[in-house]
Amino acid sequence: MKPAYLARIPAAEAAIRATGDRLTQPRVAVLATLLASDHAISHWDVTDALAKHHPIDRVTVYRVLEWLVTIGIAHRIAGDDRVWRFMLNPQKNTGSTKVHHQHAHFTCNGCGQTFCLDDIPPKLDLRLPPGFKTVDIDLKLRGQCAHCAAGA
Amino acid sequence: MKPAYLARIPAAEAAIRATGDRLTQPRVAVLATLLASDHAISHWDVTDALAKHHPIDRVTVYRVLEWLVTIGIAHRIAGDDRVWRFMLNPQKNTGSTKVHHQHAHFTCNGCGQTFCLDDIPPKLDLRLPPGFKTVDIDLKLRGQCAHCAAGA
DNA sequence: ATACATTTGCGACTCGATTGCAGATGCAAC
DNA sequence: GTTGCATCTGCAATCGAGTCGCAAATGTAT
Repeated sequence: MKPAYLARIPAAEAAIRATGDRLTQPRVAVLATLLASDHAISHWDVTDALAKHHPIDRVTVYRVLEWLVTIGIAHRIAGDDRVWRFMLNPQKNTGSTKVHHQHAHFTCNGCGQTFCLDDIPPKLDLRLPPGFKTVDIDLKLRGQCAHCAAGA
Repeated sequence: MKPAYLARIPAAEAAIRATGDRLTQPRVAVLATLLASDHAISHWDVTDALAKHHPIDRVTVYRVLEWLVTIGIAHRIAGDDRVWRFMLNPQKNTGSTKVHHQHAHFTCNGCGQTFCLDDIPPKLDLRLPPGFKTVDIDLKLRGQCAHCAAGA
């Protein structure tokens, strides 16, 4: 069976071309891998996935991932194992310069996969100490995903 | 001026004795340091704070911190800089074997300190995908603490 | 086709965290 | 108290994710 990311290569190329930045093989391959994943993946996951057909140096994967984050296509999540995981941003950058970054992640204790939950409640009625100002909210859940909850 | 943790040594000793585990100098010193802090601190913060009067090996600090976590006295937070930070748990382990771990942290973009917010809303009306089961909630906020918001 | 800036790949490196082991320390039994 | 033994501490070595510098390769504009 062919790797899932191969089907995403055209979409990845289009997305990169749209940024106006250089269209390179590593960028296409990494972005295609992200496009093919429904959960957050580590740089190592990317390197592994591409090893067969598009071998890319570790460092390049880091750099491409970082580039994707800085241009706003992806975001990264700090895992409990001190490893960054990456995932595409939801497609709704409607021009607002400063997006109020706010989303939730779910990590499964069974399979270890991290999923991105887009619709989180806007009303987080938090009692902050007086004077504190929130800029950024990151909600992390742990538990069992549908598959693992059913299997175990 | 004397370090703040010195005043906490008796309390630390009492707490450790209550666990039934061994009462050692490093454990007392590290726990006293945590008792004296109102925000989450790194292992390095602990080592630094104790360097003058109770020099302790880095590794021992790691191990004591880990021990405090496993016996349920403290918890640790994964920072964005891949550094663990530690903080005491709120005092309400009323015998329940499995505490539903659920709390919020606030990291200040100005001074970098991480604070622990104990009262988080019990009703996090999250729309999880069907079949997902949540065990653990970790809410991370970033922004400005009262001091930095006023100062800048 | 050519020129030039950007990107890639490789190696070396940083630094927080972990592991192995010998020696020190706390606790309990005499 | 002193002794015995399990546990803990300190040191050195090691691990591993992520970063840096630089020469060679690649993409894009002319």
